[in-house]
Amino acid sequence: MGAMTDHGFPPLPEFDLAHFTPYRLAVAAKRTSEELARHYRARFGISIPEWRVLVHLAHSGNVSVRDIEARVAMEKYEVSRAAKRLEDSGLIEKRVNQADRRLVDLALTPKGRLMMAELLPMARAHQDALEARMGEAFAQLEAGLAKLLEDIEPIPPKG
Amino acid sequence: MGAMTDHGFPPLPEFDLAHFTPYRLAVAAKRTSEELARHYRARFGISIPEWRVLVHLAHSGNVSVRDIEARVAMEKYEVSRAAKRLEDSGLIEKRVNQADRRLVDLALTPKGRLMMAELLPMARAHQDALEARMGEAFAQLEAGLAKLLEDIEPIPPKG
DNA sequence: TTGACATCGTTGCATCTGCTACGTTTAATC
DNA sequence: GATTAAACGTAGCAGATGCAACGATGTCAA
Repeated sequence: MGAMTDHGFPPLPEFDLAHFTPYRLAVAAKRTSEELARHYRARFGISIPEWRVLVHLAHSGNVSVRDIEARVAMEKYEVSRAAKRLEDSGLIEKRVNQADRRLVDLALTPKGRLMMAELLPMARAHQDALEARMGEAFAQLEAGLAKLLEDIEPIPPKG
Repeated sequence: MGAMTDHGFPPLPEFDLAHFTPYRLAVAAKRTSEELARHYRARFGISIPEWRVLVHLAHSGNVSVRDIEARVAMEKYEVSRAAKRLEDSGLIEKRVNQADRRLVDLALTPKGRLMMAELLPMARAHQDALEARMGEAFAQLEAGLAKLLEDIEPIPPKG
């Protein structure tokens, strides 16, 4: 027989998904996000896009959608929608920039600030725990990710 | 003044999203997936869930939805829906397992095998290129991911 | 045997996502 | 100054996703 297998077709090339980097990264990202979500999504009722916008606003005062888009790896429509939801929940405030009226300034409301005052320390603790748990491997992961992200061009924003 | 900033609120804790591992992993996963998608999604018209199912079927003959779920980091409804689409495109075949009629056996059709015979070498080449491009950093990334995935419990399947 | 329980896979629903086209505002060109 | 082009943010639409509930089948124990 030789080249044929039982079902009568030539064999396909070997390929192990478990060593395919895009797959591994996707799984790792999903796992960490899920773990995290159990901590803060249930508690604060915010999604990941919302969380990213909030974090950015937490240490930059008034910021436009476009600013966030670039710095937080989100498309502008994601930012726009996250901002809408956050505004609806009273966590941020949107205001047209008077110097350039195409821009919308986003800023935390007092309620939003309160929430972030609680959330940020939790996130930091989470990160610290992760680093501690991983030990040496954390530095390796970091180095690997840094190189990877440096190599791969982000897709340029579209509209 | 001291503890207060311009806007009259106490400052929030420092927090840098760019060094937050869940965020970095999400960005890395998104970038690599996008890069990959440009190669094969446009060319073969399959999504990531579909790709995962196909890869698994490529080296395991008849397999149930549940088998795939466990080994490919997908929820069973994702597998179910991906399988539906693949069946509609004629790439796989679904058949009720006669020994246990709750199970559905999935298998590549000849058309599906042909496609995978083309796709798998492309994926391997892609992986090889990535490893070459990353050099030493690849081993680091791998080590880091291995430790991370070993530490974090996958969420148990629900239904 | 039969009745309770577990497993498998699918589906309805609400929401989220990605894409594109759009209205508005500003900048550039003549 | 008027016309064109660009930048910004939003919204409509189709499709994907997550969740929970369901029907069908199989297992186990009384």
